[in-house]
Amino acid sequence: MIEQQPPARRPRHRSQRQVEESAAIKTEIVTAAAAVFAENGYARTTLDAVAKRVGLGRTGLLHHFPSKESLFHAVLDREREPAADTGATGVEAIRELGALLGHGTASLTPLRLIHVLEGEAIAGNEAAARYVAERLDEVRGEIRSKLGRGAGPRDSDAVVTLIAATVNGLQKLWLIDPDAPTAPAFDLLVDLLEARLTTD
Amino acid sequence: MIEQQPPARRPRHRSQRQVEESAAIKTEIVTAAAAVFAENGYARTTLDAVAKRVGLGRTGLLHHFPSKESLFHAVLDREREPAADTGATGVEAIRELGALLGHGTASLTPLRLIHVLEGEAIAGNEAAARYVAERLDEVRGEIRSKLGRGAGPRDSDAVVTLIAATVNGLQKLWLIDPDAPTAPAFDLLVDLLEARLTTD
DNA sequence: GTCTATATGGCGATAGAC
DNA sequence: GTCTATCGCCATATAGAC
Repeated sequence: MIEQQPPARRPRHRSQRQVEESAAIKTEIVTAAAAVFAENGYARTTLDAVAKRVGLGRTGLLHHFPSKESLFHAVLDREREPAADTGATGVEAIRELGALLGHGTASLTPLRLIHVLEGEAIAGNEAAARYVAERLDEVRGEIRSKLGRGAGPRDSDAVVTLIAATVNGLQKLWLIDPDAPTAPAFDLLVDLLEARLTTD
Repeated sequence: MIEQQPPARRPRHRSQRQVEESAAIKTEIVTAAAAVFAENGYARTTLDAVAKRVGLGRTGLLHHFPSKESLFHAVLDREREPAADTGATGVEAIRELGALLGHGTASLTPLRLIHVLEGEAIAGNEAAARYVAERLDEVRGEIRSKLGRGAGPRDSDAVVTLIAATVNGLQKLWLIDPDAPTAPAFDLLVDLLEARLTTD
């Protein structure tokens, strides 16, 4: 790297078009990989299965991601969508978390992936453990900030932990038994919290 | 070791002692397998790892359990300990569920195994899915019966679901982050439920 | 201890875009 | 012609089963 860095313009080797196509197919691969990991877990996922889903051979896939682990990391890196902030405050903001329970079928794959990853984390998958720990901190911070804008309870740590764990538990329950009344259960929790926070 | 085989008189069927020893080692194997499955999940668990833990070779292990799956099923079949019934009623009985949160280090392996199995179930492991579904029914029934002996709320399905999901979520949270205030969170839930059930 | 199945990962070759 | 994307083939490793 002695030559002056990317000076003025240096297309030279790869055209803009190539770069875009490469990025596009990488995105496609990561999307497919996320689905396959969600359906089978890490260990049981084969590169062939992922490649087939995007219409590639195994080697074609390995050109973009040199190893299974690198692909896994790419999936993890992309799986961080900051939840939309509706601006609601206090308990009402918490009530909106009910939307995360999974009843929107569109969100099935990412939800499944998260819970599979949490299982992998408990089973000793280091990369999954790191991702899960980071995500847990984000979720708790989010809940805390939502709560903080409304009535501020004293035992906020317990409240945050209770909400985070309950949402997660209800999500998992729904994945295992879609007929379970998870929405009423969450509504009940919010009602209970509301009664507590407003009488304080 | 050329000595005549067991010709002289061969117990013919299998002595009582042999049967007992076989049962004992099988128990030992299942215990070891449960630990290894809990630490690594199903796919990443090797028969060698299980065999080594009980001081056997892979062949020796396969003599008692002809396949990895048969061993897995044996682990699942044994993993059903009817929780002790203390005779408490209503909310107090629920409060006792806090003991299931995992802070007793002795219960780390079974707790971890359960959550790993739930992850496997979501990831499409059929045997794990069956076990998890059955266990979920047991847990819900248990909570329902505990609650039923005390004050009987109208929305009992939601209450049962809420309790089951929260305990499970807190357990998982504790496995991922042992520093999380899971006990206070559970106490908070019980307090909230108590207030609701007593004012009804 | 051996056999077999399967999965990862690398090497070489080919087709196509600029 | 050079670089990229893809494929076919193989070498290695590892696990399950007998």
